[in-house]
Amino acid sequence: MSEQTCPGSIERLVEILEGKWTLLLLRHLFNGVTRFGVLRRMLHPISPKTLTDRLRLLEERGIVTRTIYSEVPLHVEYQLTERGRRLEPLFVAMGEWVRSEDSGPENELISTSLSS
Amino acid sequence: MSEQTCPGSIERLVEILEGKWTLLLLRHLFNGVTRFGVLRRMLHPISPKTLTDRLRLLEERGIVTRTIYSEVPLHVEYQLTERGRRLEPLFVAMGEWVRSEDSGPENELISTSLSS
DNA sequence: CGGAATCCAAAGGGATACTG
DNA sequence: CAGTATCCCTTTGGATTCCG
Repeated sequence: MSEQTCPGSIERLVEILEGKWTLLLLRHLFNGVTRFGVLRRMLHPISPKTLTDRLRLLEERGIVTRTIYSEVPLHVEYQLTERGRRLEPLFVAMGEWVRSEDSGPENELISTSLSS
Repeated sequence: MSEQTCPGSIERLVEILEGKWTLLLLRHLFNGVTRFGVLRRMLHPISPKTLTDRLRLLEERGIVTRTIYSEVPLHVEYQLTERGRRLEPLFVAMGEWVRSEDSGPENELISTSLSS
């Protein structure tokens, strides 16, 4: 793909994070949400196909695992793998960026406000 | 897009980071690359249209500024704004993730009950 | 409940040629 | 050099319906 002048390969990371809903989806996974239906409701206008696509992709990339509980009301859980959990600092940084936006570039006042 | 479910709004961040080349492009900007032609060469197979589109989008979002030097060999520089520079921790985190991939994929006694 | 299967619209990118 | 202008195609994502 792109060049190789850089160490490791941010390209692999890009492959993981790409996609319209991926960042939002991961954020919910980090918040402990594990079930398909719940994720779907939280990402609201997302279509089931898209959500499935994203989850499968993350599964292939080793970011989440899928566990099926064949109980009567069928139920499935998605959990972050070790590799996925190592992405957390990234989301922390994102949260901090958002907070820094809220406080405003030239604003000195404390504006605590909203949590993520 | 998604919407109101969360405060602060990581959505705005998503709007900035989305797009096939955005992360790679920003990385080069953080590395001090400022000129169109150089960026183009570094992102190699990218088309001029795509690169322009991305840069314009980042400009609209207040992440980069565009400065035209109407000297004879026309030349333009793109620089990160204050808002853009505040994204740096994110890229640092990305770099660390990549490094963690390189160093320790072996200490994963993973499990991953994948079945796809 | 958690998808799979279709079908489809549209946005996003790419290739190329040309210009201020 | 740093784009613009086109044209076109591939990929994504969405709506819907049905299945285990």
